[in-house]
Amino acid sequence: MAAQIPIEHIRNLGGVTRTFTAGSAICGYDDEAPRLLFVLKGWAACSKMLPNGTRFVTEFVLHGGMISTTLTALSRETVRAVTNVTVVAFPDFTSLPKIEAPTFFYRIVIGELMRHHARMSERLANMGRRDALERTGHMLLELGTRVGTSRDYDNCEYFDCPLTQADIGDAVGLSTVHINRVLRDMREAHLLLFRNGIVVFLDRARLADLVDFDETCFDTTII
Amino acid sequence: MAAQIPIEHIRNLGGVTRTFTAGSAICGYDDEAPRLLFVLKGWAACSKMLPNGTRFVTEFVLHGGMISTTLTALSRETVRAVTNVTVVAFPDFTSLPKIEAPTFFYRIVIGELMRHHARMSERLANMGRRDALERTGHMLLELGTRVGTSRDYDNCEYFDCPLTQADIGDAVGLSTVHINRVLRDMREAHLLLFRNGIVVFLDRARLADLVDFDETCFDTTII
DNA sequence: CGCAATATTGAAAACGATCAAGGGTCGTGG
DNA sequence: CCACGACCCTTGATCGTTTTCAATATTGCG
Repeated sequence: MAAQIPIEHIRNLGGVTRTFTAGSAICGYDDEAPRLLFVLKGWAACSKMLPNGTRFVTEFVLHGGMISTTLTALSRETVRAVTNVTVVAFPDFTSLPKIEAPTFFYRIVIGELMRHHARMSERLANMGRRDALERTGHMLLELGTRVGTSRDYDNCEYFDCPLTQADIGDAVGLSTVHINRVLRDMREAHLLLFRNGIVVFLDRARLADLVDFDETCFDTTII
Repeated sequence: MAAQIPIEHIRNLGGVTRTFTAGSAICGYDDEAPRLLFVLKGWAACSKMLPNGTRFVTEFVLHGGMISTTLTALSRETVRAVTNVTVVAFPDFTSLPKIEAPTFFYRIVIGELMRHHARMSERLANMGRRDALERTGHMLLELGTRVGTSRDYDNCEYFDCPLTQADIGDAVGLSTVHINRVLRDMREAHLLLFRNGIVVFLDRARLADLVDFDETCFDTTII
Protein backbone atom coordinates (compact mmCIF):
# COMPACT_ATOMS: atom_id res chain seq x y z
CA MET A 1 0.00 0.00 0.00
CA ALA A 2 1.43 3.33 -0.98
CA ALA A 3 2.27 6.02 1.51
CA GLN A 4 0.05 8.40 -0.33
CA ILE A 5 -2.70 8.20 -2.87
CA PRO A 6 -1.22 7.93 -6.36
CA ILE A 7 -3.00 10.97 -7.72
CA GLU A 8 -1.54 10.37 -11.15
CA HIS A 9 -3.21 6.97 -11.34
CA ILE A 10 -6.46 8.48 -10.33
CA ARG A 11 -6.31 11.31 -12.82
CA ASN A 12 -6.07 8.78 -15.63
CA LEU A 13 -9.17 6.85 -14.66
CA GLY A 14 -11.69 9.08 -16.33
CA GLY A 15 -12.99 10.89 -13.30
CA VAL A 16 -14.69 14.22 -13.71
CA THR A 17 -12.80 17.26 -12.49
CA ARG A 18 -14.81 19.83 -10.58
CA THR A 19 -13.97 23.00 -8.75
CA PHE A 20 -15.67 24.67 -5.83
CA THR A 21 -15.21 28.24 -4.70
CA ALA A 22 -14.19 29.04 -1.16
CA GLY A 23 -17.15 28.80 1.18
CA SER A 24 -19.36 26.71 -1.09
CA ALA A 25 -20.80 23.32 -0.19
CA ILE A 26 -19.05 20.31 -1.68
CA CYS A 27 -21.67 17.93 -0.45
CA GLY A 28 -24.47 17.85 2.06
CA TYR A 29 -25.98 14.71 3.46
CA ASP A 30 -28.97 14.70 1.14
CA ASP A 31 -26.96 14.69 -2.03
CA GLU A 32 -27.65 13.17 -5.42
CA ALA A 33 -25.76 10.14 -6.66
CA PRO A 34 -23.09 8.76 -4.35
CA ARG A 35 -19.62 9.76 -5.40
CA LEU A 36 -16.03 9.38 -4.44
CA LEU A 37 -14.06 12.62 -4.62
CA PHE A 38 -10.32 13.02 -4.45
CA VAL A 39 -9.06 16.45 -3.57
CA LEU A 40 -6.41 17.70 -5.96
CA LYS A 41 -6.06 21.19 -4.55
CA GLY A 42 -7.37 23.27 -1.67
CA TRP A 43 -8.76 22.71 1.80
CA ALA A 44 -12.17 21.32 2.67
CA ALA A 45 -13.82 20.77 6.05
CA CYS A 46 -16.24 18.02 7.05
CA SER A 47 -18.54 19.28 9.74
CA LYS A 48 -21.72 18.46 11.60
CA MET A 49 -24.31 20.91 12.78
CA LEU A 50 -25.64 19.78 16.14
CA PRO A 51 -29.24 20.31 17.22
CA ASN A 52 -27.99 22.63 19.96
CA GLY A 53 -26.91 25.06 17.28
CA THR A 54 -23.19 24.46 17.49
CA ARG A 55 -20.92 23.21 14.76
CA PHE A 56 -18.23 20.61 14.93
CA VAL A 57 -15.52 19.97 12.36
CA THR A 58 -14.75 16.28 12.17
CA GLU A 59 -12.03 16.46 9.56
CA PHE A 60 -10.06 18.74 7.30
CA VAL A 61 -9.58 17.25 3.85
CA LEU A 62 -6.34 18.28 2.21
CA HIS A 63 -4.49 17.51 -1.01
CA GLY A 64 -4.81 13.81 -1.82
CA GLY A 65 -7.64 13.32 0.63
CA MET A 66 -10.79 11.40 -0.18
CA ILE A 67 -14.41 12.37 0.33
CA SER A 68 -17.03 9.64 0.08
CA THR A 69 -20.51 11.09 -0.14
CA THR A 70 -21.92 7.77 1.06
CA LEU A 71 -19.81 8.12 4.16
CA THR A 72 -20.60 11.75 4.80
CA ALA A 73 -24.29 10.95 4.41
CA LEU A 74 -24.02 8.09 6.88
CA SER A 75 -22.12 10.31 9.29
CA ARG A 76 -24.54 13.19 8.71
CA GLU A 77 -21.70 15.45 7.79
CA THR A 78 -21.52 18.35 5.43
CA VAL A 79 -18.41 19.14 3.42
CA ARG A 80 -17.59 22.73 2.67
CA ALA A 81 -14.74 24.28 0.69
CA VAL A 82 -12.50 26.36 2.95
CA THR A 83 -10.44 27.63 0.03
CA ASN A 84 -11.12 27.11 -3.64
CA VAL A 85 -11.08 23.36 -4.11
CA THR A 86 -10.45 21.11 -7.11
CA VAL A 87 -11.54 17.48 -7.01
CA VAL A 88 -11.81 14.49 -9.34
CA ALA A 89 -15.14 12.73 -8.96
CA PHE A 90 -16.01 9.07 -9.56
CA PRO A 91 -19.22 7.16 -9.10
CA ASP A 92 -19.12 5.51 -5.68
CA PHE A 93 -18.27 1.97 -6.72
CA THR A 94 -17.83 0.88 -3.12
CA SER A 95 -21.55 0.46 -2.64
CA LEU A 96 -22.15 -1.49 -5.85
CA PRO A 97 -23.04 -5.14 -5.39
CA LYS A 98 -20.10 -6.35 -7.48
CA ILE A 99 -16.53 -5.20 -7.83
CA GLU A 100 -16.81 -2.66 -10.62
CA ALA A 101 -13.58 -0.74 -10.34
CA PRO A 102 -9.91 -1.54 -10.76
CA THR A 103 -9.00 -3.62 -7.76
CA PHE A 104 -6.23 -1.28 -6.71
CA PHE A 105 -8.96 1.29 -6.31
CA TYR A 106 -10.31 -0.73 -3.42
CA ARG A 107 -6.93 -0.70 -1.83
CA ILE A 108 -6.75 3.06 -2.18
CA VAL A 109 -10.11 3.48 -0.52
CA ILE A 110 -9.20 1.15 2.31
CA GLY A 111 -5.91 2.98 2.80
CA GLU A 112 -7.60 6.33 2.94
CA LEU A 113 -10.22 5.08 5.37
CA MET A 114 -7.47 3.72 7.59
CA ARG A 115 -5.43 6.90 7.60
CA HIS A 116 -8.60 8.74 8.32
CA HIS A 117 -9.40 6.40 11.15
CA ALA A 118 -5.97 6.87 12.67
CA ARG A 119 -6.36 10.63 12.66
CA MET A 120 -9.80 10.46 14.22
CA SER A 121 -8.57 8.10 16.89
CA GLU A 122 -5.80 10.52 17.74
CA ARG A 123 -8.17 13.44 17.79
CA LEU A 124 -10.63 11.63 20.00
CA ALA A 125 -7.94 10.99 22.56
CA ASN A 126 -6.84 14.55 22.15
CA MET A 127 -10.25 15.98 22.91
CA GLY A 128 -10.98 13.55 25.68
CA ARG A 129 -7.83 13.73 27.69
CA ARG A 130 -5.89 16.86 26.87
CA ASP A 131 -6.28 20.50 27.79
CA ALA A 132 -6.79 23.49 25.53
CA LEU A 133 -3.15 24.19 24.81
CA GLU A 134 -2.37 20.59 24.03
CA ARG A 135 -5.38 20.25 21.76
CA THR A 136 -4.68 23.32 19.69
CA GLY A 137 -0.97 22.64 19.51
CA HIS A 138 -1.75 19.13 18.39
CA MET A 139 -4.16 20.27 15.71
CA LEU A 140 -1.71 22.77 14.25
CA LEU A 141 1.11 20.26 14.30
CA GLU A 142 -1.15 17.73 12.61
CA LEU A 143 -2.06 20.19 9.87
CA GLY A 144 1.56 21.21 9.42
CA THR A 145 2.62 17.61 9.09
CA ARG A 146 -0.11 16.82 6.61
CA VAL A 147 0.29 19.79 4.29
CA GLY A 148 4.04 19.88 4.70
CA THR A 149 5.99 22.87 5.97
CA SER A 150 8.52 25.11 4.33
CA ARG A 151 11.36 26.94 5.99
CA ASP A 152 11.61 30.68 6.17
CA TYR A 153 11.10 33.42 8.78
CA ASP A 154 14.50 33.03 10.41
CA ASN A 155 14.63 29.42 9.31
CA CYS A 156 11.47 28.41 11.15
CA GLU A 157 9.03 25.92 9.70
CA TYR A 158 5.77 27.44 8.53
CA PHE A 159 2.73 26.62 6.43
CA ASP A 160 -0.24 28.43 4.97
CA CYS A 161 -3.34 27.83 7.03
CA PRO A 162 -6.57 29.24 5.64
CA LEU A 163 -8.58 28.51 8.78
CA THR A 164 -10.15 31.02 11.12
CA GLN A 165 -9.84 30.73 14.88
CA ALA A 166 -13.50 29.73 14.87
CA ASP A 167 -12.73 26.83 12.51
CA ILE A 168 -10.01 25.61 14.81
CA GLY A 169 -12.25 25.93 17.82
CA ASP A 170 -14.94 23.92 16.07
CA ALA A 171 -12.36 21.26 15.26
CA VAL A 172 -10.91 20.86 18.74
CA GLY A 173 -14.01 21.54 20.79
CA LEU A 174 -13.12 24.93 22.27
CA SER A 175 -14.69 28.36 22.03
CA THR A 176 -13.25 30.88 19.59
CA VAL A 177 -12.38 33.14 22.47
CA HIS A 178 -10.35 30.49 24.16
CA ILE A 179 -8.51 29.55 20.96
CA ASN A 180 -7.51 33.17 20.78
CA ARG A 181 -6.10 33.11 24.31
CA VAL A 182 -4.28 29.85 23.70
CA LEU A 183 -2.69 31.26 20.56
CA ARG A 184 -1.60 34.32 22.52
CA ASP A 185 -0.05 32.09 25.18
CA MET A 186 1.83 30.13 22.53
CA ARG A 187 3.02 33.31 20.92
CA GLU A 188 4.23 34.69 24.24
CA ALA A 189 5.96 31.40 24.96
CA HIS A 190 7.71 31.67 21.57
CA LEU A 191 6.20 28.41 20.42
CA LEU A 192 4.28 29.49 17.36
CA LEU A 193 2.73 32.39 15.50
CA PHE A 194 -0.59 32.29 13.70
CA ARG A 195 -1.16 35.50 11.81
CA ASN A 196 -2.61 36.36 8.42
CA GLY A 197 -3.23 32.77 7.46
CA ILE A 198 0.28 31.60 8.20
CA VAL A 199 1.34 29.31 11.02
CA VAL A 200 4.99 29.64 11.99
CA PHE A 201 6.50 27.08 14.35
CA LEU A 202 8.98 29.17 16.30
CA ASP A 203 10.13 26.14 18.24
CA ARG A 204 8.54 23.10 16.75
CA ALA A 205 10.51 20.57 18.77
CA ARG A 206 9.58 22.16 22.09
CA LEU A 207 5.95 22.49 21.03
CA ALA A 208 5.77 18.86 19.88
CA ASP A 209 7.28 17.81 23.18
CA LEU A 210 4.96 20.00 25.23
CA VAL A 211 1.80 18.66 23.66
CA ASP A 212 3.31 15.20 23.15
CA PHE A 213 2.75 15.06 19.47
CA ASP A 214 3.50 11.82 17.68
CA GLU A 215 3.61 11.90 13.90
CA THR A 216 3.04 8.18 13.47
CA CYS A 217 -0.63 8.58 12.75
CA PHE A 218 -0.09 11.18 10.04
CA ASP A 219 3.22 10.53 8.39
CA THR A 220 2.27 7.04 7.38
CA THR A 221 4.45 4.88 5.23
CA ILE A 222 2.69 1.80 6.51
CA ILE A 223 -0.56 2.18 4.70
CA MET B 1 -23.72 -3.78 1.07
CA ALA B 2 -25.26 -5.66 3.94
CA ALA B 3 -26.49 -3.94 7.04
CA GLN B 4 -24.30 -6.18 9.11
CA ILE B 5 -21.32 -8.37 8.58
CA PRO B 6 -22.44 -11.78 7.36
CA ILE B 7 -20.75 -13.71 10.13
CA GLU B 8 -21.82 -17.00 8.57
CA HIS B 9 -19.88 -16.22 5.42
CA ILE B 10 -16.87 -15.35 7.44
CA ARG B 11 -17.00 -18.47 9.55
CA ASN B 12 -16.74 -20.56 6.40
CA LEU B 13 -13.62 -18.91 5.11
CA GLY B 14 -11.15 -20.87 7.12
CA GLY B 15 -10.29 -18.29 9.71
CA VAL B 16 -8.81 -19.40 13.00
CA THR B 17 -11.05 -19.11 16.03
CA ARG B 18 -9.43 -17.75 19.17
CA THR B 19 -10.71 -16.82 22.58
CA PHE B 20 -9.44 -14.28 25.07
CA THR B 21 -10.30 -14.12 28.74
CA ALA B 22 -11.73 -10.97 30.25
CA GLY B 23 -9.01 -8.43 30.87
CA SER B 24 -6.42 -9.94 28.56
CA ALA B 25 -4.81 -8.12 25.64
CA ILE B 26 -6.15 -8.95 22.18
CA CYS B 27 -3.49 -6.95 20.46
CA GLY B 28 -0.97 -4.28 21.27
CA TYR B 29 0.65 -2.04 18.72
CA ASP B 30 3.84 -4.03 18.46
CA ASP B 31 2.18 -7.25 17.45
CA GLU B 32 3.32 -10.08 15.25
CA ALA B 33 1.82 -10.68 11.83
CA PRO B 34 -0.96 -8.32 10.79
CA ARG B 35 -4.38 -9.87 11.17
CA LEU B 36 -8.02 -9.12 10.67
CA LEU B 37 -10.20 -10.25 13.54
CA PHE B 38 -13.95 -10.47 13.59
CA VAL B 39 -15.56 -10.58 17.00
CA LEU B 40 -18.05 -13.41 17.35
CA LYS B 41 -18.81 -12.93 21.02
CA GLY B 42 -17.97 -10.58 23.86
CA TRP B 43 -16.91 -6.97 24.28
CA ALA B 44 -13.50 -5.51 23.51
CA ALA B 45 -12.15 -2.00 23.96
CA CYS B 46 -9.63 -0.16 21.78
CA SER B 47 -7.72 2.31 23.86
CA LYS B 48 -4.70 4.56 23.84
CA MET B 49 -2.43 5.30 26.74
CA LEU B 50 -1.35 8.91 26.61
CA PRO B 51 2.06 10.11 27.75
CA ASN B 52 0.37 12.07 30.51
CA GLY B 53 -0.64 8.79 32.10
CA THR B 54 -4.30 8.85 31.20
CA ARG B 55 -6.20 6.35 29.10
CA PHE B 56 -8.67 6.96 26.37
CA VAL B 57 -11.04 4.42 24.86
CA THR B 58 -11.50 5.10 21.18
CA GLU B 59 -13.95 2.32 20.44
CA PHE B 60 -15.85 -0.58 21.91
CA VAL B 61 -15.87 -3.57 19.59
CA LEU B 62 -19.00 -5.66 19.86
CA HIS B 63 -20.47 -8.72 18.16
CA GLY B 64 -19.76 -8.57 14.43
CA GLY B 65 -17.14 -5.86 14.84
CA MET B 66 -13.79 -5.92 13.09
CA ILE B 67 -10.33 -5.39 14.52
CA SER B 68 -7.48 -4.74 12.10
CA THR B 69 -4.13 -5.05 13.79
CA THR B 70 -2.60 -2.95 11.02
CA LEU B 71 -5.02 -0.22 11.87
CA THR B 72 -4.59 -0.43 15.62
CA ALA B 73 -0.83 -0.33 15.13
CA LEU B 74 -1.11 2.74 12.93
CA SER B 75 -3.41 4.37 15.46
CA ARG B 76 -1.18 3.28 18.35
CA GLU B 77 -4.09 1.62 20.03
CA THR B 78 -4.27 -1.39 22.25
CA VAL B 79 -7.21 -3.79 22.23
CA ARG B 80 -8.24 -5.46 25.44
CA ALA B 81 -10.99 -7.98 26.14
CA VAL B 82 -13.59 -6.47 28.46
CA THR B 83 -15.48 -9.76 28.78
CA ASN B 84 -14.39 -13.13 27.46
CA VAL B 85 -14.08 -12.66 23.73
CA THR B 86 -14.22 -15.05 20.77
CA VAL B 87 -12.83 -13.97 17.41
CA VAL B 88 -12.10 -15.45 13.99
CA ALA B 89 -8.71 -14.38 12.74
CA PHE B 90 -7.49 -14.00 9.13
CA PRO B 91 -4.21 -12.83 7.71
CA ASP B 92 -4.52 -9.13 6.93
CA PHE B 93 -4.98 -9.33 3.18
CA THR B 94 -5.70 -5.62 2.95
CA SER B 95 -2.03 -4.75 3.03
CA LEU B 96 -0.95 -7.31 0.43
CA PRO B 97 0.13 -5.89 -2.92
CA LYS B 98 -2.46 -7.87 -4.87
CA ILE B 99 -6.04 -8.82 -4.22
CA GLU B 100 -5.67 -12.08 -2.36
CA ALA B 101 -9.06 -12.55 -0.76
CA PRO B 102 -12.59 -13.07 -2.00
CA THR B 103 -13.62 -9.71 -3.39
CA PHE B 104 -16.67 -9.48 -1.17
CA PHE B 105 -14.21 -9.51 1.69
CA TYR B 106 -12.99 -6.11 0.55
CA ARG B 107 -16.50 -4.83 0.62
CA ILE B 108 -16.95 -6.14 4.15
CA VAL B 109 -13.82 -4.38 5.29
CA ILE B 110 -14.83 -1.12 3.63
CA GLY B 111 -18.28 -1.36 5.17
CA GLU B 112 -16.87 -1.92 8.63
CA LEU B 113 -14.42 0.95 8.24
CA MET B 114 -17.27 3.21 7.18
CA ARG B 115 -19.54 2.26 10.05
CA HIS B 116 -16.60 2.78 12.33
CA HIS B 117 -15.92 6.14 10.81
CA ALA B 118 -19.52 7.22 11.28
CA ARG B 119 -19.40 6.30 14.97
CA MET B 120 -16.14 8.13 15.52
CA SER B 121 -17.46 11.18 13.75
CA GLU B 122 -20.47 11.19 16.01
CA ARG B 123 -18.34 10.69 19.07
CA LEU B 124 -15.99 13.48 18.10
CA ALA B 125 -18.87 15.91 17.84
CA ASN B 126 -20.18 14.52 21.08
CA MET B 127 -16.99 15.19 22.98
CA GLY B 128 -16.36 18.49 21.35
CA ARG B 129 -19.69 20.14 21.68
CA ARG B 130 -21.79 18.44 24.31
CA ASP B 131 -21.79 18.48 28.10
CA ALA B 132 -21.28 15.61 30.50
CA LEU B 133 -24.88 14.45 30.64
CA GLU B 134 -25.28 14.52 26.89
CA ARG B 135 -22.04 12.67 26.34
CA THR B 136 -22.79 9.86 28.75
CA GLY B 137 -26.39 9.54 27.64
CA HIS B 138 -25.23 9.39 24.08
CA MET B 139 -22.65 6.71 24.79
CA LEU B 140 -25.14 4.49 26.60
CA LEU B 141 -27.75 4.95 23.90
CA GLU B 142 -25.13 4.11 21.28
CA LEU B 143 -24.16 0.93 23.09
CA GLY B 144 -27.78 -0.03 23.60
CA THR B 145 -28.52 0.47 19.93
CA ARG B 146 -25.50 -1.52 18.86
CA VAL B 147 -25.91 -4.54 21.13
CA GLY B 148 -29.68 -4.43 20.94
CA THR B 149 -31.98 -4.09 23.91
CA SER B 150 -34.52 -6.43 25.43
CA ARG B 151 -37.66 -5.50 27.30
CA ASP B 152 -38.22 -6.28 30.92
CA TYR B 153 -38.18 -4.40 34.23
CA ASP B 154 -41.69 -2.99 33.89
CA ASN B 155 -41.44 -3.16 30.14
CA CYS B 156 -38.40 -0.89 29.94
CA GLU B 157 -35.62 -1.50 27.44
CA TYR B 158 -32.40 -2.76 28.95
CA PHE B 159 -29.11 -4.34 27.96
CA ASP B 160 -26.16 -5.98 29.66
CA CYS B 161 -23.24 -3.61 29.91
CA PRO B 162 -20.00 -5.07 31.27
CA LEU B 163 -18.25 -1.70 31.53
CA THR B 164 -17.14 0.04 34.68
CA GLN B 165 -17.78 3.71 35.28
CA ALA B 166 -14.07 4.23 34.69
CA ASP B 167 -14.37 2.62 31.23
CA ILE B 168 -17.20 4.95 30.34
CA GLY B 169 -15.29 7.95 31.60
CA ASP B 170 -12.29 6.96 29.51
CA ALA B 171 -14.56 6.65 26.49
CA VAL B 172 -16.30 10.00 26.80
CA GLY B 173 -13.48 12.03 28.29
CA LEU B 174 -14.80 12.55 31.80
CA SER B 175 -13.49 11.59 35.22
CA THR B 176 -14.89 8.50 36.90
CA VAL B 177 -16.22 10.65 39.69
CA HIS B 178 -18.16 12.79 37.31
CA ILE B 179 -19.60 9.81 35.44
CA ASN B 180 -20.88 8.65 38.79
CA ARG B 181 -22.62 11.95 39.42
CA VAL B 182 -24.10 12.04 35.94
CA LEU B 183 -25.48 8.53 36.39
CA ARG B 184 -27.01 9.59 39.70
CA ASP B 185 -28.64 12.59 38.03
CA MET B 186 -30.06 10.38 35.30
CA ARG B 187 -31.34 7.94 37.87
CA GLU B 188 -32.99 10.72 39.87
CA ALA B 189 -34.52 12.12 36.69
CA HIS B 190 -35.95 8.64 35.97
CA LEU B 191 -34.08 8.45 32.69
CA LEU B 192 -31.95 5.37 33.19
CA LEU B 193 -30.48 2.97 35.69
CA PHE B 194 -27.00 1.50 35.51
CA ARG B 195 -26.52 -1.08 38.23
CA ASN B 196 -24.84 -4.46 38.37
CA GLY B 197 -23.82 -4.46 34.76
CA ILE B 198 -27.28 -3.68 33.46
CA VAL B 199 -28.39 -0.48 31.80
CA VAL B 200 -32.14 0.10 31.98
CA PHE B 201 -33.66 2.88 29.92
CA LEU B 202 -36.49 4.07 32.15
CA ASP B 203 -37.58 6.61 29.58
CA ARG B 204 -35.60 6.06 26.45
CA ALA B 205 -37.56 8.48 24.30
CA ARG B 206 -37.08 11.36 26.73
CA LEU B 207 -33.41 10.54 27.17
CA ALA B 208 -32.81 10.34 23.41
CA ASP B 209 -34.55 13.66 23.03
CA LEU B 210 -32.65 15.29 25.88
CA VAL B 211 -29.24 14.34 24.52
CA ASP B 212 -30.40 14.60 20.91
CA PHE B 213 -29.48 11.11 19.94
CA ASP B 214 -29.79 10.11 16.30
CA GLU B 215 -29.53 6.42 15.48
CA THR B 216 -28.63 6.96 11.85
CA CYS B 217 -24.95 6.45 12.44
CA PHE B 218 -25.44 3.16 14.26
CA ASP B 219 -28.51 1.47 12.92
CA THR B 220 -27.21 1.38 9.40
CA THR B 221 -28.99 -0.32 6.59
CA ILE B 222 -27.12 1.83 4.09
CA ILE B 223 -23.75 0.22 4.35
C1' DC C 1 -13.84 54.36 2.35
C1' DG C 2 -16.94 51.71 4.72
C1' DC C 3 -18.90 47.42 5.93
C1' DA C 4 -18.53 42.73 7.44
C1' DA C 5 -15.94 39.28 9.24
C1' DT C 6 -12.41 38.20 12.31
C1' DA C 7 -9.42 38.91 16.21
C1' DT C 8 -8.62 40.55 21.01
C1' DT C 9 -9.27 41.54 25.83
C1' DG C 10 -11.67 41.73 30.55
C1' DA C 11 -14.84 40.12 34.10
C1' DA C 12 -18.07 36.88 35.85
C1' DA C 13 -20.10 32.40 35.92
C1' DA C 14 -20.44 27.49 35.00
C1' DC C 15 -18.72 23.16 34.60
C1' DG C 16 -15.90 19.40 35.53
C1' DA C 17 -11.43 17.82 37.80
C1' DT C 18 -9.20 16.69 41.76
C1' DC C 19 -8.60 15.43 46.47
C1' DA C 20 -10.20 12.89 50.25
C1' DA C 21 -12.90 9.67 52.70
C1' DG C 22 -16.13 6.00 53.22
C1' DG C 23 -19.15 2.06 51.63
C1' DG C 24 -20.35 -2.02 49.00
C1' DT C 25 -19.39 -6.43 46.76
C1' DC C 26 -16.88 -10.32 45.38
C1' DG C 27 -13.52 -13.91 45.63
C1' DT C 28 -9.74 -16.12 48.10
C1' DG C 29 -7.50 -18.19 51.71
C1' DG C 30 -7.06 -19.04 56.57
C1' DC D 1 -17.46 -19.35 57.75
C1' DC D 2 -15.30 -15.34 58.37
C1' DA D 3 -11.51 -11.99 57.48
C1' DC D 4 -9.16 -9.67 54.24
C1' DG D 5 -7.88 -7.37 50.14
C1' DA D 6 -9.01 -5.76 45.61
C1' DC D 7 -11.92 -3.37 42.99
C1' DC D 8 -15.67 -0.57 42.17
C1' DC D 9 -19.11 2.78 43.54
C1' DT D 10 -20.56 7.01 46.09
C1' DT D 11 -20.48 11.58 48.15
C1' DG D 12 -18.65 16.19 49.79
C1' DA D 13 -15.62 20.19 49.36
C1' DT D 14 -12.51 22.86 46.86
C1' DC D 15 -9.94 24.36 42.95
C1' DG D 16 -8.94 25.34 38.16
C1' DT D 17 -10.14 25.67 33.39
C1' DT D 18 -13.04 27.06 29.96
C1' DT D 19 -17.41 29.31 28.70
C1' DT D 20 -20.13 33.12 28.23
C1' DC D 21 -21.14 37.87 27.81
C1' DA D 22 -19.78 42.24 26.42
C1' DA D 23 -17.05 45.65 24.41
C1' DT D 24 -13.40 47.13 21.39
C1' DA D 25 -9.64 46.56 17.76
C1' DT D 26 -8.20 44.98 13.42
C1' DT D 27 -8.28 43.05 8.97
C1' DG D 28 -9.96 42.09 4.47
C1' DC D 29 -12.79 43.18 0.76
C1' DG D 30 -16.18 45.45 -2.36
